[in-house]
Amino acid sequence: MVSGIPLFRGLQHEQIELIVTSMADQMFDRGQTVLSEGETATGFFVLVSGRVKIFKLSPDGKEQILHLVCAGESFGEVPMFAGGHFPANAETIEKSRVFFFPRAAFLDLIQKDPSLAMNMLAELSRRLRQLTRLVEELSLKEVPGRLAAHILYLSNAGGGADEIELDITKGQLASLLGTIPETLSRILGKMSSQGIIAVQGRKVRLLDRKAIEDLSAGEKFVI
Amino acid sequence: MVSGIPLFRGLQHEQIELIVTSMADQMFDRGQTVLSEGETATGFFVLVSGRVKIFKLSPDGKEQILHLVCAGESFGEVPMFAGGHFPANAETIEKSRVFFFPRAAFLDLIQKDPSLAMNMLAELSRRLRQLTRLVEELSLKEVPGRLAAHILYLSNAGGGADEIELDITKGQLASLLGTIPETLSRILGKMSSQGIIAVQGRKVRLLDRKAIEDLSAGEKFVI
DNA sequence: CGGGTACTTGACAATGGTCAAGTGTGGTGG
DNA sequence: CCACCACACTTGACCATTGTCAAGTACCCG
Repeated sequence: MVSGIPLFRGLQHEQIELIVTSMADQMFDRGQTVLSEGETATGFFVLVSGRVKIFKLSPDGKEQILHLVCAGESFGEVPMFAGGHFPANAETIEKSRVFFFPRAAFLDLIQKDPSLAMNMLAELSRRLRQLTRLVEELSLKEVPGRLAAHILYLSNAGGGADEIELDITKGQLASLLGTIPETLSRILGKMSSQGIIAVQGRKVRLLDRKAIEDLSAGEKFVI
Repeated sequence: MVSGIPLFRGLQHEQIELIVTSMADQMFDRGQTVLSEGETATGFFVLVSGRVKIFKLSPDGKEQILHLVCAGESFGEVPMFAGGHFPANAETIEKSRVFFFPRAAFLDLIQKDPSLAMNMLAELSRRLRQLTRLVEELSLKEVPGRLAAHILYLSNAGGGADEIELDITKGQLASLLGTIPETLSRILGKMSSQGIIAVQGRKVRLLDRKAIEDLSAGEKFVI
């Protein structure tokens, strides 16, 4: 199971053995907190099954999702290498199984095995790239553009299919796009009434891919 | 000179020698492009002296600064470990000297020297933490809050001094805060007229630190 | 001294957030 | 099996924040 985790690809069997002895196996119900911003980190996590959201909270309770963790991905590694405390919160949005790896044993291992270090560098780099895109969207695009980009992303992830399924609630999608459910609802409504998409529950059908691409590229959205 | 770069701290002399033979030394005037988004990366950079901005551009030319690189810092490492192309642009904002390290030689070295890998992991982690904060500010704070946070950051960086010096133009500060010069100018004006700060050119005097902290924490800004 | 850039200020428009009041809808317990 | 409750979502009216456009001022550098 551990050897199937992408982060540990290429490791020797004996080192997998070693890592297994130190780790902990945890179960979470939906909506439970895995880690909180500011906490001192004693290790990092790998999501085995389920779904976890990484997010920031404003003082008055607004939430910005930074990342949705999928099975096989790690999270909470940043304080292992810098700072010591978690920069954001993590909470399950489904019943989830999580492996916890204590800091010391892992740091020990990473210094011995270059492939583990390279895997971790690749993972952090992907994360940087993705956060860079999030900043770009928040700062340089309006909500319709962000939504269009997300729809295209889901479509591409599904092999370019014209019908996609939002895998989260619309409230969470709003939080991921840096807006609120009301605004998202309105924009989905407008896009529907213009014949760009058709929405039914969590299913979205792409009716005019060109128009969606234009929106994603910053084209103005006229009512 | 190379051994003074934080990223290379802890390396053996012979490995420093090795790295020096492969690197290139480049000079840039103010306002020159060091790398462009989407370009295929053949290596990464370390800023020796001067100043570099890392930024994203919207299709219609609006700019969002992601990071201001200081002397000694590296940039452009992400595609070394994931993706292959640069996720953003880099341009000098002062006359600058830059060392370029080709990909192959560096990857070779990093796999042999755990301390180099750890330094790089620490650097990427710091970057992630900082980008996370940028997302938080863009999404969860209004412009006065972001400005207040930046002023406090500069003050803390200067040992808690009550008089700080903006080390960039106000136009660039606007781009760093995810807004435009007009808006920044107005907000600086309001904060001045309320006696929270005093602005003179690039000098800002903190007159009411408590009020600035409140703003930074999300307190509403009443005119 | 001149020219370009940085910055400021004003009037205006629009994006998107707030508040409030619905309308489903799925799951649980009676 | 149905009723009800909680929660997700939608819709409307309103308004705050901030961006746009335009014009004018200050300032630095040659």
